[in-house]
Amino acid sequence: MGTTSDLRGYGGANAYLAACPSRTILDVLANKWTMLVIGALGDGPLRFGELRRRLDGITQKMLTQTLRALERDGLVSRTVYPTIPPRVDYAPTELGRNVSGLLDSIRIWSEDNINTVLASRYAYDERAAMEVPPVTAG
Amino acid sequence: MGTTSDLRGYGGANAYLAACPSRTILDVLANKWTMLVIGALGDGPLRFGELRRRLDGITQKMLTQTLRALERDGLVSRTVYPTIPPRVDYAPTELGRNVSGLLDSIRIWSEDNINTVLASRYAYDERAAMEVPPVTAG
DNA sequence: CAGCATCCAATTAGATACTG
DNA sequence: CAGTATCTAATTGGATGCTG
Repeated sequence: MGTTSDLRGYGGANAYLAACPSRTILDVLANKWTMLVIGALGDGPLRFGELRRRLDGITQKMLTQTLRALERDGLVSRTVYPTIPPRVDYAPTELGRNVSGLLDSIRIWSEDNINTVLASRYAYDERAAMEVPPVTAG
Repeated sequence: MGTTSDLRGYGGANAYLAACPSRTILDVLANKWTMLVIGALGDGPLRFGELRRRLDGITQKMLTQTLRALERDGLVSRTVYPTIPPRVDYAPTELGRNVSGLLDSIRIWSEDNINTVLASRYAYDERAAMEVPPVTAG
């Protein structure tokens, strides 16, 4: 790094420091909807409605919010066609495609390992239920 | 898959369906503290206090909560030494090490690309400030 | 169609006090 | 040291109604 031009480049980012800006983008990425939106978007472009249909359970508010944050951070581009009715396309930017593989891998891992996790949860909860049950009679 | 023994294995997990259990583990992983804790843990084992010191800004409550969730899901093991004062060690399980690389990659990407993201944010906010400023006089 | 604005319910997170 | 318990503050998220 060293000679970052005029952009006040932040050198030696370290997410383990609370004040490090990298935490702010980590916050955006480390989010359920971000993971799913980026994955659903694929190579895009995709319209708002189509995106919504692919994301079971997302509300219009959350989708808008997530897309805005991604657009602001330069991970997703937004194209408005001034037609009636309006049409808005979303597509990953180069930066977005850059990170989408990483995010996808987390989602896919979740899908691949959910059974192991469920088994662990079950065992954990059983054990917890066994010891020191809430103070009742007996 | 097919012949999953007695464990009621969930086949064909799909995080895009709201009811799919894989969403529940995705929720645990897609979390700022999970990312940082797993990364800080490394190969472990690490004591609670040491872990806390490595995670700038985390409260005792959030660290406990995060570690409990990870333990429950089988990603982290917890070993209690019945000494005085007590000592508790945390270490990633095999499953945990399995996913830690993926989580680390997100954190590292955040550190590597924060400057690009900051520049994008700056430009976005500048543009937003330009158009339709809140209705004041003039 | 693709949103924004608003209100309200629920969840989450911080601070603080206490314990084996 | 490594927590638990509790109270409160702040944030998040859902539902609803409206608009170009």
